[in-house]
This record gives sequence, structure tokens and C-alpha cells, in this order.
Amino acid sequence: MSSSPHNTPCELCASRKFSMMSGLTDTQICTISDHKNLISHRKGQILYYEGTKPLGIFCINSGVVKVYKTASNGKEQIVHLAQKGDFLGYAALLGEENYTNSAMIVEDAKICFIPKEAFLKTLMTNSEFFKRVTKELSHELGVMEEKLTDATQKSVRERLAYVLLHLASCYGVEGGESQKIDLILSREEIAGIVGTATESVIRLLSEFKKDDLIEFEGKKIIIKDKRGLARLSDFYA
Amino acid sequence: MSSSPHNTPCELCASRKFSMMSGLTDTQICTISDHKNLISHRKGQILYYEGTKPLGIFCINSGVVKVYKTASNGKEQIVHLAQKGDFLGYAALLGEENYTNSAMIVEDAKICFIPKEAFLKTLMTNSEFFKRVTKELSHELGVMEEKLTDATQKSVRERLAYVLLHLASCYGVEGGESQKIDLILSREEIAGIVGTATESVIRLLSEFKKDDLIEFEGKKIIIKDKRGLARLSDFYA
DNA sequence: AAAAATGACTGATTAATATCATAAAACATT
DNA sequence: AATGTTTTATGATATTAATCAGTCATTTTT
Repeated sequence: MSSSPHNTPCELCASRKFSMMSGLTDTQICTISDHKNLISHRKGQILYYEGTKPLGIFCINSGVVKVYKTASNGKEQIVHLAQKGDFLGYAALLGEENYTNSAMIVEDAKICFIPKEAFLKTLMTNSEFFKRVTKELSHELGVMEEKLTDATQKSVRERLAYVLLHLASCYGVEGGESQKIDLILSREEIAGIVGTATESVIRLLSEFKKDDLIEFEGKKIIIKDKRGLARLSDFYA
Repeated sequence: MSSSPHNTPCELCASRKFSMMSGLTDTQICTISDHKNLISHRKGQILYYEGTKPLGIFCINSGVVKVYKTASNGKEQIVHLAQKGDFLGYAALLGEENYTNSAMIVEDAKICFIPKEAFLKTLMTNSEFFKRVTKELSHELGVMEEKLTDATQKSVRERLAYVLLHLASCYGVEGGESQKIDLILSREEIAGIVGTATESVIRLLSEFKKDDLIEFEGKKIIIKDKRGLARLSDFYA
């Protein structure tokens, strides 16, 4: 970790428009802006560990972070992939408990750390912000329930197809017919998102490639047939 | 549904001490108390459907409610079993979206309906209450992430063993050595909690019974060997 | 009480997926 | 370039759990 010489105020931050702070007035976010601290992180670095005490929250300026839980068999279940504008660690803070998951940098990132006090003060004095955070939290809960339902009721093939489409919608860059997922994930990480064994992901990706649904460009995946994958991702479609 | 003649104010409600309203002063909850409406529900009745617009929240006075999602294959995934003191439907309200799940009465219940306006007003004017709701929401998110991890990384046997222990901790009544789960759930509902097929639950319960881990008393399950089940519920124990 | 419907259970079979083993490829290090 | 290391890939096998089919038991309806 190295502290950046530049510490752009939130008011001028380019990733703000993607975040829960978009639309708030400059004065409303000044407490946060004054106390935050931008830090650069390299791939593989850990933001925080499950079980430890949260001291503040993280706001992603650039890069990608995986939020995951380590199961008792040692495998990682990735519960969320966070990118620019996303806040991390606020649930543990608001839940007044230790982190229930860990966070690791997947793609080199610039991340602001906002100390607990500054964050909570802003929440308490700015009900608009508090409402947004709560709204986000509520939404995340619904998303997680959906993931749970998919995990128990859909096959690995369906889930993988869905994950690819979802990744494309979040990290996709257009290329005519096809769409490239502009994010490098290992097969093991994809398995961690889907919730399956690495070998299963490898096999299914090969199958998808054979069926002309996807192709590979270096380590990145290109979606060639969105409709085909969508069909695969649903039960009866 | 029949409106109860008695509409105990929240201040005097016996289930309050289990709820997010415990510890709040009487004046703090008066807006809610003045606007709530107690209704009796019978087993099988629906509180709300996934996809519909929330008009308020529910506070359970007695009885049990299953909160579930219907998967594309038609099966139910039960995401939560709610009992006295639990609030339902607030995530949809705070997330400003339609219900992302449905709720059905599992055991005859008395439930207060608190209109959206009264609930939101109380939240906005009582930051202590707002904090509690947010705390609960954050906690639920962590719980759901844990369930997702279990669903993808643990076997059906492990999950069922865990579910039984969890049910015992929530609905258990002591009986010397053993502990009775004082709640009638169909095999299909247990399958919906675990996230598996009904037949698998039936088979595994028979197995658990054969191994003297549990026994049946009518429709209820008695935990005979808590430690044994705990051992089964973990990966390497 | 008889008939129908539902829920619990059992067995057989199939399908999906994890696991184990090993090889090839890619990448990093010296 | 040679080496070690990690990641990806593939094959064989084992295991788990779903599905299908059918019986028995219990409630509900007629």
C-alpha cells in the first residue's frame, strides 16, 4: 500500500457519480471528503479479513475487489465483485459486528478509506445519505436471496451461463456482435462466484466454447452468443 | 383475516421485547402504535406476494411465517422463518422496490400491519430506531451470505443437520436429554429451507432417526443427539 | 363409510457434479 | 534457455442427490 500524493476531494471524484454519494451536495459530503484517504492497492492485496473489526469503510475509485467468504472446506465463495463507486464494509459497521467476509483486490485499485467516525457522523447528520445506504443494503439483501435461490435450485451450467452474462453487463466492452468481459479472473475465481469446483468451470467453459457461445482472448472471455447463454441460464427457456 | 377486537398498544405488547422496538421509550413508538392494526392469520394465508408493491411492514406478535422465493422450476426456497418480534417487509420498503419474496403463515399468527407512512415517519424522526433497523438489515445480509456459502459448499446432509440444530435453537423446547422442535413443517418445507428435493429430506431424516440422532413425535422432530448432528453439520469435525 | 386427495416414504435409476490423477500450457525465476 | 511453479485442461471414477415410479398412511371430502 502506498499513499497517493493526490487525494482528490469527493466533490471532484470521477467515480462519485456511480456511488451512493451521487447527487448529494458538496457540503453534504464534506465530512467524508475531509477525512478520507486514498490508497493504491495491487492485485492480491487484502482490504480486510473476515472476523476482524471494521474501522471504517472503503470507497472504490478504480479497480475491482472480490468480497468472499471462506467455507469450512477451504474454498472461497465470492459473494460480490465490487468496482468503481461501490462502498465496502459498511454492513459490518452498521451491523456493529466484525467483518463477515473478506475483501481482496482482483484488479489494481485506488480505494478511499473513510474512517468509521466520519462515515457515521455523515450518516447521522445527513438523512438523505443514510436513506441511500439503507436502500443499497436492502437491495443487496434481495440480491443475496436471489443468489441463494439460484444456488439451490439451478444447475452449475445454468449458474455459470448467468454469471458470464452478469459479468458482461458489469465489465463488458462492446465489439460489434460480441462483447468482451474486460476483467481477468482465474477459473478458480469464476468457480468461487458460481459456487462450484474449478474443474467444472473449466469443463463447462470448454463446452460453451465448443458450442460457439463464447471464445477466449488471452485470459479474457468474449461472449459470442448472448441469447444462447441466456437460454442456457434459465430453466425452461 | 379477521380484525381483532383487542389492539394492544405496542407499549404493552408482549412480543415487543423480542423486536427492534425493545428498549425504545413509549413516546418514541407512539406513531407506530397509533397506526398499527392487529390481524389474525391462519396457516396457509399469504401476507404478501413477490413482485407486489409494499404498503407497510408487518410485525409478528405470535405465530410463524415463512419468507420464500419461488424458483423458475416452481420450487420454494425459504429464505427466512420469522416469529414473534420479527419485522417483515421492511427491506422492500427501504429498498424502494417491490417485494423480492413472498410470505406465508406457517403457524396461526397474530400480526400487526404498520402502514408505510407511519413506519417511515418513525424512522426519520427516531434515529435510534433507524439505526436498529439498519443494524438488523446489515446482520441479515451477513446471514444470507453465510447461507449462500453453505448452499454451494456443503452437502445436503450437512445442511439438513445444521437446519435441524438451528430450528431447535429457535423453536426448541427442552425435555431433559432431548429437545423438541415445537413447530410443524412439512417435509417439503424443510426441503425448501435446506434447498434440496423433498425425497432427499425424507431419506436423510430416516437415516438420522436410524442413527439415533433424532426421533419423531407426531409431526414434530425431537433432537436426541445434538453433538452428533453438530458433527454431521460441519465439514471436518 | 367410502372415495378421493394429499403427504410421507421407499426403491430403482439416472444425471449431475465432485474428486482424483495426470498432462499440457502458460508464466515466472534464475 | 533451463527451471520451477501455477494454471488450465482432460480423463476416469466415485459420489451425491435428483428424478421417476409406486406404495402406504393419513386427512379431507363426499
